[in-house]
Amino acid sequence: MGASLGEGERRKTAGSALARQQILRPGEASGRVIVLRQGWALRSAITSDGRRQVLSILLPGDIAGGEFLMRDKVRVPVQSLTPVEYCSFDVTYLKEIAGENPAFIWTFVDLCLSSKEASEARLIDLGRRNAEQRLARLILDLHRRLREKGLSNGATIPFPLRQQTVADALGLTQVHVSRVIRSLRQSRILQIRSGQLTILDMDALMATAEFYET
Amino acid sequence: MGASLGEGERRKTAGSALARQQILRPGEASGRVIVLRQGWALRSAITSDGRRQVLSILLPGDIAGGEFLMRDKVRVPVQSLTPVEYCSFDVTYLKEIAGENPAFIWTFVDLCLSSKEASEARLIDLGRRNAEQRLARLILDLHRRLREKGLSNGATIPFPLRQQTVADALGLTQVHVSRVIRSLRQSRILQIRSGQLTILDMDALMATAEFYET
DNA sequence: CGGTTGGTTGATATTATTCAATGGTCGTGG
DNA sequence: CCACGACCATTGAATAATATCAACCAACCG
Repeated sequence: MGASLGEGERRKTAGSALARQQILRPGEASGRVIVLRQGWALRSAITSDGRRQVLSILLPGDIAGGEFLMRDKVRVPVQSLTPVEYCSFDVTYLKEIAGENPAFIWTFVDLCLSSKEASEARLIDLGRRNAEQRLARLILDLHRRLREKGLSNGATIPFPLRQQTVADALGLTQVHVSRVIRSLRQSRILQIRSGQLTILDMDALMATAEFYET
Repeated sequence: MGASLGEGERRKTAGSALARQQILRPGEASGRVIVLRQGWALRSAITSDGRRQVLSILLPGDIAGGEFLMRDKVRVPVQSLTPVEYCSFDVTYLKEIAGENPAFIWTFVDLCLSSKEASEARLIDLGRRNAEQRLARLILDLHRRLREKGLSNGATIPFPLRQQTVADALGLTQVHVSRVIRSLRQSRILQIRSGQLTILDMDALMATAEFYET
């Protein structure tokens, strides 16, 4: 390890936060890339009239603050949704590694492409799908990601999202999200109870997500 | 330069296409990154029920097919909107350059971050802004980009987009786009004539884009 | 000409929002 | 244990935003 690294330059540090804390503040120039280890977090933007749009939901293993690789400040705030644990890496350290091992940089290109694909998928949802389809696709997306990370085995996933958060992710109001959830609940497609979401009828959910004939 | 490169491996080639041609087909594995030189193009997705969502509008200098850097196939089709000229680079050649000059890779990270920021900005529009705001922001975005590229000096920009295309970009219907344009025209904010769009009242357009109190 | 493409308009329907009231749950302090 | 406040969800009624359907118009092009 380096003999003398300043306080803000430690190569790798661990951190944690309670629920609803700002992990990255807009304008912040910490130059540290964060990897979430435990818990859920949100990247979200606020419009000038005070409405919120959730840009991405971060699960354990996901990265925040990757902008620091090419930007000196972060634009989009990141906040914890549940209590979180994370570690953070100094961006100059990461670039050092990349300098020694150029293939490492391609990892960033890959990560960046993946998150771009994800936000474009969400763009299609908001532009061209109705509320029921958007919700179904959000749930299927979370289900898939949690399974890939080994954080869910069957049809039940942790679901710490409030209806307002879902609304902010899907471009809807909380009231309407409540109604859409009710509709899916009454159709015996899913169930939400005590922070857990259970998919009762996966086929129907996928049908809803894919294409819902009015 | 290399003595024997196969037909599909030429390091750099030039190309052109008429309007409304597919430049990149989904599933295509050409492994060639395209730089648009002249004309406008679209990256757009089609939903299973046949609706279209424009993901980005490409202007001269913009890049298509950057996915080939990390993916073997392209997912999103790219089509010309006007007649276009472009050149394309073999991705293995680009990686070769990057191997010799690692700093070059960071350019890709930067490009990728920029396009991600752009699609997230659009996401906020579709999720949290009304039709009038979305249109105003689209126009201001095009105006800014064209100015930066030296393709427009004053308040007039080329505007080869059909109303249906605008609708597909903004998540609206063509009919509604027609009405919103009428509203902006009647307010003497802008004017569209023979493929040119003129911003008559920039302040009002910016006010509309930023925040429109109902 | 006649066909095609793109834009406009009106009438109506659907979807989602807004506003407002109500009830549940949970933690905290008396 | 209860009362209270904070937060979240549910519901109804009224309204606003946008879509749908269908007709028509204008420009352009062969």
